[in-house]
Amino acid sequence: MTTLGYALLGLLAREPFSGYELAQKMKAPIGCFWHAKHSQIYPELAKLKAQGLVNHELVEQQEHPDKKVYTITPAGRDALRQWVTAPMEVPHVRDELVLRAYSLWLADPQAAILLFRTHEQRHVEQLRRYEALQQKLMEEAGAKQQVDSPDFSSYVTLALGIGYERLYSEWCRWVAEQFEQADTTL
Amino acid sequence: MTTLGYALLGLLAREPFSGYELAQKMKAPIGCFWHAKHSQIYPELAKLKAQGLVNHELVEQQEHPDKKVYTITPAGRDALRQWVTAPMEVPHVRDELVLRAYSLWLADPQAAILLFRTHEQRHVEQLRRYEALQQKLMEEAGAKQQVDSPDFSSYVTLALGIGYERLYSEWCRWVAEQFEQADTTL
DNA sequence: GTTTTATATGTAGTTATTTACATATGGTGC
DNA sequence: GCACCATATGTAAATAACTACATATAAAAC
Repeated sequence: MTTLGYALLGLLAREPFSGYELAQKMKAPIGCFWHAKHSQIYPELAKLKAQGLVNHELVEQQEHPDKKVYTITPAGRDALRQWVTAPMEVPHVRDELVLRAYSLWLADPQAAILLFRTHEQRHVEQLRRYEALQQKLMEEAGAKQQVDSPDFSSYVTLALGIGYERLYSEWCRWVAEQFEQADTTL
Repeated sequence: MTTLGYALLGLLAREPFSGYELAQKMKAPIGCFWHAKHSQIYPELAKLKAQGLVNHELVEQQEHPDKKVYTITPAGRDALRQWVTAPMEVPHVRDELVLRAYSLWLADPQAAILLFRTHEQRHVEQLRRYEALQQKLMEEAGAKQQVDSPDFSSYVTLALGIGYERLYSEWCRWVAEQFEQADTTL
């Protein structure tokens, strides 16, 4: 089983979806932590079906092409439950912007400011989207959350996302400011 | 050019290294943001050589096998300088633990506590390592940092690493506490 | 009418990355 | 003497992931 397989099971454990809908979900919110394109999702769903972890039924539509709606099986739910708390190594972080920062001493200062201001803005925008989702979640689900409710899990995931985007956007801003100050100093 | 190629150029722009030494560096500190195994590094160095971005000379050793020491060329330095501030999309975050958190509502609470306490500890350890590196960097390089010095770039990279590990370890602790509190409530 | 957009599902080819295989030197521990 | 470990450099095979190709419906835009 691949991680993508468990990501799909994680969505299907909450409610049934078609491949197309799963591809949408893999953009946001869950896709913010594990991304995949439809070209990887359709074959993965076929594998899950072959392993008996999901079923699908054909749903005929009038206004759109027919779709296959996938449902998680008891075996799929068991596999997901086991995976969630299975021992796991700390994964390797892959962050190209931080990698670039390591060679920033070579860069043209104005170009560096532009790059980091652009990324600051993008992370601020993502932060706003997360905060809106959190607001919505609080209104719908309220504060009386139990650890065994899907809404609590969503909240936990969002909490890291918000912290991460806040940290990242502030780091981008700080880097840009260092170059801006160096520029006025000369 | 692949991102790994630029990662290697980023190291060689500071000082010459052999493939083996580069493989060590790709574990820490730069490897904390872009990891690679030696099986990927050796072929990548050959490609950089073929493109004229690096050169190498054979260094004979007595106590160890001979090694190839790679040096960046002016063309390599130019390519790196251009790449550092080139337009870049926000990359997709891939974080299996956050993905698991999304399905945590299915988990056995005791297993969840164990998983998140384990990861909290690992991230605290990584945080301590980063803080020690920062301490060392401050002692060696001092506070009078210019944006065009490699030490400043190292400091910038480390700053995000420290923020990230602090955020992540605290998030793990908070998640574990939620399950611990739920456990005593019942 | 024709193009574009959103829905809907796939396959093919390519690249990136990991795991495993493969070899060689010289020092240390048993 | 032999195993193990760090140093040192590679290749081969497998998998994961992305880009591009491929098709089809129906609504909306132009």
